[in-house]
Amino acid sequence: MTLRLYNTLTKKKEELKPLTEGEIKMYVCGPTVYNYIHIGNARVFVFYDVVRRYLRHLGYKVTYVQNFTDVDDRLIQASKETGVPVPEIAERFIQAYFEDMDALGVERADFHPRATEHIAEMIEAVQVLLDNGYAYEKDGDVYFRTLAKKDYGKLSHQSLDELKAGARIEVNERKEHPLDFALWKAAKPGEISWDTPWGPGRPGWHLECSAMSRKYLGDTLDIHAGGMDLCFPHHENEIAQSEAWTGKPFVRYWLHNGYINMGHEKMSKSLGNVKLVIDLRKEYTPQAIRYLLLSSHYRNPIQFSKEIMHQAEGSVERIRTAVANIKHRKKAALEGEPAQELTRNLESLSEQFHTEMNDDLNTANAISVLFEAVKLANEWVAQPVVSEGSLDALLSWFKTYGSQILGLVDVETEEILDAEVEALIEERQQARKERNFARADEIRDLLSAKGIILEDTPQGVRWRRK
RNA sequence: GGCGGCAUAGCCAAGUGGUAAGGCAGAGGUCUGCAAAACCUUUAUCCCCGGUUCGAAUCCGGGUGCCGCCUCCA
Repeated sequence: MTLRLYNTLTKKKEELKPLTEGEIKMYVCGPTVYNYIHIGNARVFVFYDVVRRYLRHLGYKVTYVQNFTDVDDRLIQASKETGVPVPEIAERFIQAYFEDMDALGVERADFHPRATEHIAEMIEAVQVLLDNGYAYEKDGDVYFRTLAKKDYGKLSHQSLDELKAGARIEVNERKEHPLDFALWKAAKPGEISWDTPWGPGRPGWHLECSAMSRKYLGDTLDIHAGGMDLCFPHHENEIAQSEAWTGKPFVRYWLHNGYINMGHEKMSKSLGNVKLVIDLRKEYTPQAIRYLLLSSHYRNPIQFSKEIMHQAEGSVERIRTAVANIKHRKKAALEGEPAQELTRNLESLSEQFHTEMNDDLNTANAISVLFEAVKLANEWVAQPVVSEGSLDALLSWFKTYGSQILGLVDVETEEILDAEVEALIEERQQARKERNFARADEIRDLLSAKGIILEDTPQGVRWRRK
């Protein structure tokens, strides 16, 4: 069973065959750090984080690179408006990015290169492209000559003529062709800039990904991913520059994920419906946010709404409760090996999980396998006799698939109660024994108000946090 | 104008030829001192029309509706 991925380049699901056996070189377009990231950005980072975790689970050595665009028009604009220098704005939102991602359980990339720290590499690329005829300089700007790249348009599957016909491109007299794009932009007075043989300026947006991916991953990457909107022109332009620069294929598998919509509207600044992660974190659990982002196939759009988030909370609650109940059940379990029947069932679920993920990363179906495991766990927990080994096998399954790959449940953290609460629970147990149900219910309500739910089971009282 | 996607139960969402996964919500039941959690049962012929086929949510044609890209954009 091998992993098949839908490749935008070929419009087909293809078996993943890495350039180097057992290794995956993966690059994901990161944020432009002029603001906090929104839920749409988060979909990219959470989903490809899961992809990376899954590849690692399959045994690949994954090198994962995600850039920060820390100089561009929007940063310069923000700097002009606020008077804060570009590097300070960038630094602030890079830190904010990490805080958001830590909260959502997104792991750090192996490299988080910043555009401004790779100016030399970009200048080198521009120089090569100027020398080999794929670029031209005009008034301090340097443009890529798209007509020179015969297969331009191969990613978005449109010819230069088709693109040109529908183009709503700003008139720019300096360009030879409307679809030529800036590799380097001459600095306007007062703007942040770097010196080059063709005058002071700053890199064009597309160039950084070509330069940085090459530095950390080499000429040819296995996987390059990002949002669907990046397909054209950003990724198309990256291909053009990189291949014109190195003469080698740039990327083997291109992955593009869908949007998040607000109701039936696209989320956009102009509509004023952008949901920032930093705000959503105050309202929803990280697991529910991840659940939303993984609950439909990555190439499909996701609707965001309060109701859907409420449903997501309910769904992760079911998983969390199941894991908590397994742990509680261990206290009254007998020593022993896992039951064979359970082992077989869990192996079957693992296999199903792999089948779903191997079919173009179908996290929606992988989650449904997780729920089958929940049901299985609940059945075993309810049995009068169960071995510690069986419960550990269940916990181990949830740790691998629910936690390490999907990141939807925390299996490791052991929660503890303070002495006061422990005493109340003990008092309630005594009251129940004496059939003083009024006092028992009073204590249960009291703890409920504190966010602690008590449940009486044949194996004694169990508790969990709301 | 060009390119592309989507339409499945109250809601979310899988499913690309063999008689509709999973989750949330709802109803009934079991268990419980009562609850909770859990388990069991229950809720859809897949936008419309036509075609191909023994057989289609799944393929083809037409229609309707929604959306994206072609410009900064996850």
